[in-house]
Amino acid sequence: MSLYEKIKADIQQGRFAAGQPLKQVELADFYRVSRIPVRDVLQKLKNEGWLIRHGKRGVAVPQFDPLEVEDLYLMRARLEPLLQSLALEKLSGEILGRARDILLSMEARSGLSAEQIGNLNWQFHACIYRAAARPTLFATIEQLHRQCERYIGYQSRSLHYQSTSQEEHFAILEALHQGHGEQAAALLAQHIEAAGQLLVNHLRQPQP
Amino acid sequence: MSLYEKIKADIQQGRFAAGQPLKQVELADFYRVSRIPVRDVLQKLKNEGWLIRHGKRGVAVPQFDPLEVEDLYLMRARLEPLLQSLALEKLSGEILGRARDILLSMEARSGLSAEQIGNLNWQFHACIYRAAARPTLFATIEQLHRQCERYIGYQSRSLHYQSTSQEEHFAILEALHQGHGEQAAALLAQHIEAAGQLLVNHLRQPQP
DNA sequence: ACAATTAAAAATGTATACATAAAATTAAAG
DNA sequence: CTTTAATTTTATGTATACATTTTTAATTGT
Repeated sequence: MSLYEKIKADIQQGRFAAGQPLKQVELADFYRVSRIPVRDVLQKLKNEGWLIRHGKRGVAVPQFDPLEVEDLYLMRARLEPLLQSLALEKLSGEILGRARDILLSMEARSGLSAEQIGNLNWQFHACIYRAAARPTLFATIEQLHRQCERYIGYQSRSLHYQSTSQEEHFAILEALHQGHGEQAAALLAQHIEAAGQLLVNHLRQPQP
Repeated sequence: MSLYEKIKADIQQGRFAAGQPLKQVELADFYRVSRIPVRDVLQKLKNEGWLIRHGKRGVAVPQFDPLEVEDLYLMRARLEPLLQSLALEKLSGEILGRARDILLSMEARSGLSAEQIGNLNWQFHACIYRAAARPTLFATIEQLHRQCERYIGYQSRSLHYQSTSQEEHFAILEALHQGHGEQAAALLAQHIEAAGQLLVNHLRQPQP
C-alpha cells in the first residue's frame, strides 16, 4: 500500500479533522517517511479534491459540501451522456459483454464495501466510455469521478439505493444493445441525477 | 518570474521538442535550481495538460492534438452556458459593468499578444461565472481553460477571428443585461463552438 | 490597556546526497 | 547472427540538512 493510498484512506476514514491544516512534518513522522514524498502526495490529493488549500500555504481536509456534490453530479450528468453517445458506433458485442459481466459480478458478490461498489460502478461505465476513444473527455470525467469518491462512503449508507442503481444500469445496457442511443443517454442522465440527488439529500439531512 | 512560469513559457515557445522526455536533472541545471522544485512544477504542469506522462516514468511535451481541442471545447460548450445560467439571478449592474469594461479594454489597447487576449477573454467570462457562486463548477471550467491555453497561440494567428469574437461577447452581454437567459446561454454555446471549430480547422490544415 | 513593532518559532521551500528502479549496453549462449 | 541474460549506466524516488517565509508571541511605546 503506497503512501498515496494510505493517506487517502486515512482522509476517507476521517482520521484528520476537516478544516484543520495538515503539517508536512507531522505526516512525515506519522508515516515514517521524509517530507518529499509527503509533499508529492499532498499535491496529488489536492488535485483530486481530497484536500484543499488552507490559507496561503498548506492544505486541509475540506468540509463535506453539498454544493460541491451538486456541481460534480451536474457536470457528470452533462458530460457522461455525451461521451456515451460518442461511443455508440464503436460498441462491439464484446465490450457490451464485458460491461454486463461487471454488473453481474456486482450482484453475485455480497458484502462489498462502499468503495468496492463505487469502483465496480465506475468500471461499468468506463468500459463503455473507453470505446469512444476520446481520451481528453474520458480523463476529465474520470477526474470528476475521483472527486466524487470522497463522498461515496455516504452514498452507500442508504443501501437500498443499490438495487435501484443496478436496475438503471441494466436498462442502459439494454438500450445500448438495441442501438437506442438517445434513450441510453437519457437513462444515463437520469441515473446520474438520481444518484446526485440522493447524495445531496443525505448530506443535507443528518449530522455531517 | 517563477520557475513554473518560466517552464510553461518555454513549453509554449516550443523550446522542448514534443514527444521527447524531459529530464529532471537537465531542467534543474538549465534553470539553476535543484530537482525538487522542478518535480513540483512538472507535476503541476502535467495536471494542466502542458505535459503528459511519457511511458512508465517521466514526462514530455504532448503533440498538438486536434481531438483534444475538440473535446475541450465540446465540454466547455456544455458546461459554461450552464454556469452562466446559474449566475443569471445574481448578475448585478456592477458586475455587468465590469464585464463591459474588460471588453472595452480589449478594444482600446492594440498590439496585444495572443496570451494577453486569451487572458482578457477569460477574465470577461470568469467575471460573470464567478457571480454564480459555484466554486466547483467554476474550478473545473477554469481548468478546461488552462488546458486550452496551450493552443491559443494558434488561435490568434487567425487574427480576423478577434473581431467576430468581440461581437459575440457584446451580444452575450446585451442578452444578459436584458435578462434573456436562454438566449445568452445559446449565444455562449455558439461562441465556444465557433472558437473551437476555428482552432480545430487551423490545427488540421497547416504544418503543425 | 491597547496598538504596533520587533523578535522568536514553526512551517514550508530548496539544495545536496544517497537509494532504488528503469533503461541501455554488453556479454554469453543457442 | 539472433536472442537472452547479466551488468553497467542513467534517471527518478527518498532522506537529511539548510534557507526562507509566514505565523505567533513578546516587548515596548503611547
